[in-house]
Amino acid sequence: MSVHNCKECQLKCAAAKYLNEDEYNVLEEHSVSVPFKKGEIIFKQDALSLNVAYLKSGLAKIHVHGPSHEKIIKIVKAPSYLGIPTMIGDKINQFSATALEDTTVCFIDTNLFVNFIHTNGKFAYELILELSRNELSDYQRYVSISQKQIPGMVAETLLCLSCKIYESCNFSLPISRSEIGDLIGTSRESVSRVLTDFSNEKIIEINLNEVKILNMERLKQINEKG
DNA sequence: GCATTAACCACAG
DNA sequence: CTGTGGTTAATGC
Repeated sequence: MSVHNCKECQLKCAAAKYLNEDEYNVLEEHSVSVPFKKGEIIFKQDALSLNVAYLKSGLAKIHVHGPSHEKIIKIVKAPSYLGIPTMIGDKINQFSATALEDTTVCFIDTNLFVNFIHTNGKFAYELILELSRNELSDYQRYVSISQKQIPGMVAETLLCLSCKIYESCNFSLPISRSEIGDLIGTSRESVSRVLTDFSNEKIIEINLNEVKILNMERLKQINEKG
């Protein structure tokens, strides 16, 4: 456990801004900050859900094991809550979270968290905002994966990593080809092929996991027309 | 039919 | 884990 001062924490979520002095003190007593290394499991599907997890820094994947394969639901960048739905909605985790790079996660006592929702309207409202945004972006992703062809979906993931996660045209893939397949619902082979196709067409440059987007416009075209 | 798309398999780095 | 090639099944023109 690291030094813990919730009020001074620069990484706290929008909702936590609305806590008062007393609430901060209680929060500090009922939460811990834990570092995770790349690849470590933050919490696991089917285990008992004991805490609300808040990703303070780093990157994580939310994933479930389906009937046949592993399915990655989404990649989450800090700062963000990791799975409010599974913490409050059920006693058993409905999915797993795994660190994709070195991360810090704050675990908060679920009962306390629920208390804040009951007693602090602004806190609750901010939380609902975040949940709503998540649901809307999930809807968009459902549409994408059900209607796009593979190049469109690979383009979408590259754009997402570039624009939303790394905010740069140059970045290093945080996940393997096989995991990209699990993310967009296709095979690792197809991902490989599309990636080399993109590279041959000079849309991206790729060696190992280093990606450089050369033709952003083209990539957006492929993303949109599927 | 023929072309396209993508999954599955296998084998080589 | 990745890249490639061959094969197969489904779909569309």
